Amino acid sequence: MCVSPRRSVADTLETRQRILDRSLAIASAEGLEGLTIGRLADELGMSKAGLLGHFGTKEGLQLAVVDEAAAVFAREVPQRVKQLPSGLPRLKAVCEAWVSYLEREVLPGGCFFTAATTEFDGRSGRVREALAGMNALWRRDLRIHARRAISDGDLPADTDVEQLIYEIIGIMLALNHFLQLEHDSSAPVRARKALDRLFSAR
Amino acid sequence: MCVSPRRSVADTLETRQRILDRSLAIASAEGLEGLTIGRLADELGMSKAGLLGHFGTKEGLQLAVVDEAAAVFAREVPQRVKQLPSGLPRLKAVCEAWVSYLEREVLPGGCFFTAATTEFDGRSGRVREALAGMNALWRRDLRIHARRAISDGDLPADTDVEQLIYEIIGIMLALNHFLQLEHDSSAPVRARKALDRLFSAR
DNA sequence: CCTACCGATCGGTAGG
DNA sequence: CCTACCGATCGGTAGG
Repeated sequence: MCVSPRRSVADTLETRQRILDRSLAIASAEGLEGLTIGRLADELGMSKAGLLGHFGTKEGLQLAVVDEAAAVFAREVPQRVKQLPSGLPRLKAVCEAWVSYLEREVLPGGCFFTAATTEFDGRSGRVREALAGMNALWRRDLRIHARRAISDGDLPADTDVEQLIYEIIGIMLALNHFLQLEHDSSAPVRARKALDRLFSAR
Repeated sequence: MCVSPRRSVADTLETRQRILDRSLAIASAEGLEGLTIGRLADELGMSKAGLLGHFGTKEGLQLAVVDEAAAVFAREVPQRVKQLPSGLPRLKAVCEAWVSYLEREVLPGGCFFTAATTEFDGRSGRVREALAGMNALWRRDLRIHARRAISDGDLPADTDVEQLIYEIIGIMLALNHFLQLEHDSSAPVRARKALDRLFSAR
């Protein structure tokens, strides 16, 4: 009985979490398509069938990994600054937490969303839509803080909010690029300098 | 004799070019790893063996595609502004040609180098090194024009050239991101606005 | 959660 | 440039 394959709900959830943790590490470095069932099962010491039981199909696994990546990002970035009131201080703190997140290389392949979005932006299907949705939600967060900063008088009344968001995202994409491709340790300094210029000299 | 598989050198080069054109289109949308020999041979109406004869291995094909992408980029961006003298006018024109290149969606999946670099930055091997080399060569081009702009007095003497390059690359990565993921047709306007701010308000 | 298996496709080679 | 083939791996299923 004790060594039977039947497990408790808690055990099942723990196994599921183990799969997702490993999947996220692999996918950030090798892509969501490079994440194969056989290799993943091998690394986790379980069978492909046992693994697929948790997610149904590879697409189900990919969608679960996207959710897991969002949870990690939320824990590492917005949650760390949620005590600050919305507005310019919060927006600046979000950006600093974002730079720090990329700088600390929490995932081995850098930003999962950058890698996965670039990989899937030319395709169609549920994974692409899930990624687009996460990106949209995150821009919405930034937009709320930027608008509040304007109504607080901390950013000029004529600030182009979508332009601001565009430039923030560019700074973060460049940070990920220089860290991952060039292993350029001065990239975080450059990101911070660009953000300073963005928030002050407008 | 006439319908024999023996072809002239010119025919061989033409076939090679056909393979590379198709490969570049596929790789920009689906990635350099998603470019499979079987599918490519199928789309071109030839055998896998005939195709591999031109490049030896898949890695050989991938390296040839990187070179082809560099040739297309060179033709579409730096070559279009080579008549301008090095310095700020040339740097600005290069950036405008770059924006225009992405805006016109010359390749179906957007910027090949953005896609391929993001795909390979977490790996090792000759393809990764080739991509890193192309990126470095391009930054060198930008650096030369930026330094000339400074010595011409068109940019402040204390301009941080590497910072400038970092920010230009961020603007282009964001442009590719918003075009490919969001199909946001206002992204080129944002890119141009960000570049204006970068070159004037320093 | 497992073993055992499926058809399809992968990169690549032998031989012509 | 082709046909015919190789072993390995892909995602996934049947049955327990």
